[in-house]
Amino acid sequence: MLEKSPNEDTRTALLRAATRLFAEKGFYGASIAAIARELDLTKQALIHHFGSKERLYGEVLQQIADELVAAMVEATSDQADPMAQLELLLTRMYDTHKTRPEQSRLLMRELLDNRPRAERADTWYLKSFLKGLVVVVQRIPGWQSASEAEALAAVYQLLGAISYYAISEPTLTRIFGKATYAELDEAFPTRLRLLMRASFERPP
Amino acid sequence: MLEKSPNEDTRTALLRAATRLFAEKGFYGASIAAIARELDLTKQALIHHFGSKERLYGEVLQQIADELVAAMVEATSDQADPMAQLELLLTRMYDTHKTRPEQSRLLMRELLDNRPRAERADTWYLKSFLKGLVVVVQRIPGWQSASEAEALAAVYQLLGAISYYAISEPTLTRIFGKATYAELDEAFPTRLRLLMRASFERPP
DNA sequence: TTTGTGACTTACCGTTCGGTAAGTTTCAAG
DNA sequence: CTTGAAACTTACCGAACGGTAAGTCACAAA
Repeated sequence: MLEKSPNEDTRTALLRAATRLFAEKGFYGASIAAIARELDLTKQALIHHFGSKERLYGEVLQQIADELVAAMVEATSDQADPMAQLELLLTRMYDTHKTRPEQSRLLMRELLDNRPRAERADTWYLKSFLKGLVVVVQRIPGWQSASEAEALAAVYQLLGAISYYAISEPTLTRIFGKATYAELDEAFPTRLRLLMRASFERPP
Repeated sequence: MLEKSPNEDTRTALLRAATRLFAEKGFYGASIAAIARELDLTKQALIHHFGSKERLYGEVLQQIADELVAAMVEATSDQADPMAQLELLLTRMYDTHKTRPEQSRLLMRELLDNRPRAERADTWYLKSFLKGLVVVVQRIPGWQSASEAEALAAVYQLLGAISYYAISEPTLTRIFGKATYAELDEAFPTRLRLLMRASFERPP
């Protein structure tokens, strides 16, 4: 049970609970009643705020997508060199998954589910983020003439390495034990940086 | 609706349908009635063959896990050089996702869901595959003294790059269009090979 | 010809699902 | 003091869920 902090209105708290539960159990696995119960409310309270489960889910995804874009904007303004921008962004994404693992999980679920769900709601939450990523790559020396597809291929592999690892913590700790996972967690960023450099120092 | 081919008994056909539907919609999203309906059967027929939904899901996962292990055994016997073994295995995994995309999707879902589901069924389908992968890495020149965690970190990033891309086709085609996706699909394996070499030519 | 057995079916069961309808309570503005 | 809206509640609804019980039917063995 979550406490409803005084400075945060119910709607925001519901959104936060929904993010956590959707990330953990998926759209079908998390019921609106269970989400509302986190705040000791009934599901009708949730309906009152969001209209429907589908709209609630949409807001959750939109929020995550916005955060991704914001992170990208921030990284590009914190650094001048495009290569450093990309490295900073990917490193931060890796860091984020430790503080907010729901983000990665939710995005992964959206990747898995958006085919069947798309028949109803056809919004592409990831679009601006991915398009932006491609632009950043195309500013890296040697990549100016790279096509959208070539740039995407390179960056998507790194994105995949990060995201996949981000959702694997429960499985990996169970299989390899806490100690090995801790060591893995330490080795990962170094290896990741190696991969980034190897990838972008060699244009297509 | 699927046709029940004459040489294939109902059980196998159900398993195949279940694999497809679980991959597409997840455990909660796919109902046993919907799976049975694919073969024009009732859900009770499915229960008759598998006992429960949970057991059916278990069999589906086990089958996929077995295929993964088989692919690894095959790759290690087709090649003598450990580096070539790994490259072959990862390349084949990339190829597999095109012919059987359900495999990647199902594994990703298991990665996402096994925390909540694990309270009930604690079988680690991926265990022997991942353990095997680590052993292969540790046979590569320069990696003999690498710890389990170091080897895992390196190979897991590549696994992530492949798996993440494998489940992204619907999203990527919708965002970037069919033409760009086709070009991306062409560029991907080359980039992947570059990443493999960069990763394993530099031990920790 | 009887007896079993595997492969199903129809008929249910209790539970949960998302959502609607119609309140009740709180509280601030007029 | 009244009005009205926001923020909820209880009481439902029909549909779908996983699963049980009790058959029906085909067919092979005894």
